[in-house]
Amino acid sequence: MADVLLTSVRPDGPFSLSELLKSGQLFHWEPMVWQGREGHAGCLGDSGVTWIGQPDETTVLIRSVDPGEVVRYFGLDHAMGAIQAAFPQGDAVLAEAIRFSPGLRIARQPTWECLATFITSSLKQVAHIRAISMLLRQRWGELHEWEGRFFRAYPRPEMLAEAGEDALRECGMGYRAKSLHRAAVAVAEGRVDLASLQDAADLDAARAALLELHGVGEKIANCTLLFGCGCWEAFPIDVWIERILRQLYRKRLKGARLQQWAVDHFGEHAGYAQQYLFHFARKNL
DNA sequence: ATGCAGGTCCTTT
DNA sequence: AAAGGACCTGCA
Repeated sequence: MADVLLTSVRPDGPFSLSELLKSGQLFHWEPMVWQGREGHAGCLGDSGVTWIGQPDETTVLIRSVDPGEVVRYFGLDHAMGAIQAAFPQGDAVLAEAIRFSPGLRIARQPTWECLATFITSSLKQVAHIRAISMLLRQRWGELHEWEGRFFRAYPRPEMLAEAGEDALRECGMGYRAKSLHRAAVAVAEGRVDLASLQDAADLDAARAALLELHGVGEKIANCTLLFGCGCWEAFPIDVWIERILRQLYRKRLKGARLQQWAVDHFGEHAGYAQQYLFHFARKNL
């Protein structure tokens, strides 16, 4: 750890760290000034504490034992030109949403952390999702010390399985404790193989595997695929997305039909489009 | 204080 | 298939 250096990265296309950290995908990054630089710090996977800052639009600074892992996590290597070229070109609403926050990315989180966090997110506001995440880390996450501060990794499924439903409930997640605990047990016992969902070629099969879990419906399954498995075609529909599709796209469809329309309309990177629309809807509708 | 928030499940039509 | 109600908690 002694010879960990600061790495400078130039993102492919527009990138905004602050927008990404506020976008409702990631919940545990903490502001931290390091060596006089503004930035954020947190645990990323098993690589200990990572620090990241963005001094200007085209420069991202990373302090990690594995900078490549950080690049993949924050999506700094995504070819935004090519991704947006695959969007429907006549879509003025999407174009406006992209103009509204061009620096957004789809981060790629560790799958379990992503799944578990979204299980605790149902019918919750971002601030509370964050509070639950931090409490879980505090109680069962691996401790890392860096520059005199303490950080916690997201608890492994084995830890939450062993903790039990009642202890999870004490972290303020209410009825979601049952779902989280059962998911932790299922993953710990190997009944669900999250590794097999990575970059899934068969999206429907991957989604079906996640839907087996109690407390995981279409929305959370799609969030897990999009934010935790690299499946950019997955299109989570929450109240905000439903609102923008109804108000600005004049779509009255519901559930599976709306889902199908969205994937047909937005194409192979529908999930990426979803993220721009979600952020736009949250700020403007 | 009553209502509501990034859903899901179970029951009834 | 589609609609209605219940479910924990915290905050306005």
